[in-house]
Amino acid sequence: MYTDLFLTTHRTPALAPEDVAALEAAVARTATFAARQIMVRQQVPLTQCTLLLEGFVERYRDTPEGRRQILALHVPGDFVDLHSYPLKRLEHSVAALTEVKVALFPHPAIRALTAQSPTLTELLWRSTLIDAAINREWIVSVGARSAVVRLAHLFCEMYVRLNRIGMADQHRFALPLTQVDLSDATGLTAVHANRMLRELREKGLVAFRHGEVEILDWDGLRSFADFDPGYLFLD
Amino acid sequence: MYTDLFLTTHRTPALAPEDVAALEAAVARTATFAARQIMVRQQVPLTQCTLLLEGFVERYRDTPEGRRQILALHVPGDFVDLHSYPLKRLEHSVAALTEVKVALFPHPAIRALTAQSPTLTELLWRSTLIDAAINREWIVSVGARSAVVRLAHLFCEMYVRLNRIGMADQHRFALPLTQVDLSDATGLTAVHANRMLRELREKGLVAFRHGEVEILDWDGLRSFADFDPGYLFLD
DNA sequence: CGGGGCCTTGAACGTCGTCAAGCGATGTGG
DNA sequence: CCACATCGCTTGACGACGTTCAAGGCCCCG
Repeated sequence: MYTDLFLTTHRTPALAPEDVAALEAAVARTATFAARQIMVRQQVPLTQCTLLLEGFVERYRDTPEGRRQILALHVPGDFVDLHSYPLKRLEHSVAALTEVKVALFPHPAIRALTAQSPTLTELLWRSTLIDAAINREWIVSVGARSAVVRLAHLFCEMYVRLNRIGMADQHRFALPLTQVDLSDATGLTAVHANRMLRELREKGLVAFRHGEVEILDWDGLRSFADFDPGYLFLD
Repeated sequence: MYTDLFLTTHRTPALAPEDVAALEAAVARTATFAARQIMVRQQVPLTQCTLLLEGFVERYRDTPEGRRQILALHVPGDFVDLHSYPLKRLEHSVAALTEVKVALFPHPAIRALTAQSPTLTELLWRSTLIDAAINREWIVSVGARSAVVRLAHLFCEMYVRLNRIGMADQHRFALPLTQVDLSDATGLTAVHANRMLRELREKGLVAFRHGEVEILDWDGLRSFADFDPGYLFLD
């Protein structure tokens, strides 16, 4: 089912079988995007929401000075722009990092779901708010953490999120980003990100090469990064 | 009515009169907090939501190294922790900046509202997502803007939000923060925030003194700060 | 009068950004 | 098949933005 992965990562509140069926039935169609393709442009009116089935997606903003800030990274099972349902347009853009497959939910179908089931509504709402909690954690990262720690924290977050959907094992996982992407996510320059990656490797905490992360010392990394997964609301 | 201010700043989607009445009726009671009092501690289970009626509120996180990051500022009419309804607990704390008056909505009452009206649900959901959009704008600020620009941007945002609820006139408004608070919101040290405030004053853009902001040149400030109010979803 | 917030300023330092060059891998067209 | 461009990564040198440490002023309040 299209919604399997989403439902395994979002179990609160518990859904009745008919809610699950209704959610699944709300999928209008699927679509694919090529790597690095823009999926949603900021400020364009939207009429459907995107559930990520396969591949990686980024949300980002470009600044007039030519800088680019990545606001969120999405993995399979994430409801990438469910927030476009109440907002109707987004103040940022969405792009595919890899080849991507998505399921599309028309806004009227989402509205029908909310009319039908308060429990399902709460689940969907909650999923958008977990994204918001991750946004806030990123504020803490860029606002209050040093460059190395920022990168370490990002690796921790992505490990937990990917591990949960079976996309990490033995503390290794694919993170199909360039060093430039990493620097755009953490508010650093590519040069400095590169140096900090070397430092993390030399410290024996984590190694990043060719879009792949290998965690060398999970406990050490977690404590070094000040990582507490509470903000991911894993329950 | 308790919800007047909230409803004037949240007009999309348009509510039926009975929805307005239902929302107003969902208020269980009001409460007051003294300045600098902690209103919600992180990770504590919550059973009600807080609508800010009077005063200023901050959401923040403390880091182990003793730094403090302000995640959001709230003005009257903001539904400060509506997101606690789907999340049940928060990953940050909430504190009063001034003496504060709030209206409290028990979670079961909110659930009843969502069961009753999809339109009202969309409005409430939307309001939490506008907060999330502001969170993302803050990511851009701390991640991609220089210190002076960050402060300028914050003043722009607060001016627009306060002006909308009649709490700013002639480009002057109360912003009851210390310079330390400003630095905690922008990810700077208090010393550097102080110097950047002087720079903004000397540039003739904006002056901040005694918790009061005076915008000296609104157009100049807006363009200097790269401020585009789209992320506030004012419509 | 003393103490404590809050603000202000100076001086020295360091993290991080900028500029620049070079490397290896990949891909493409002559 | 090789020349050449491109992309991503790496490293060095230098400079700047922002931090740290320190001291002093102002004002309110006990």
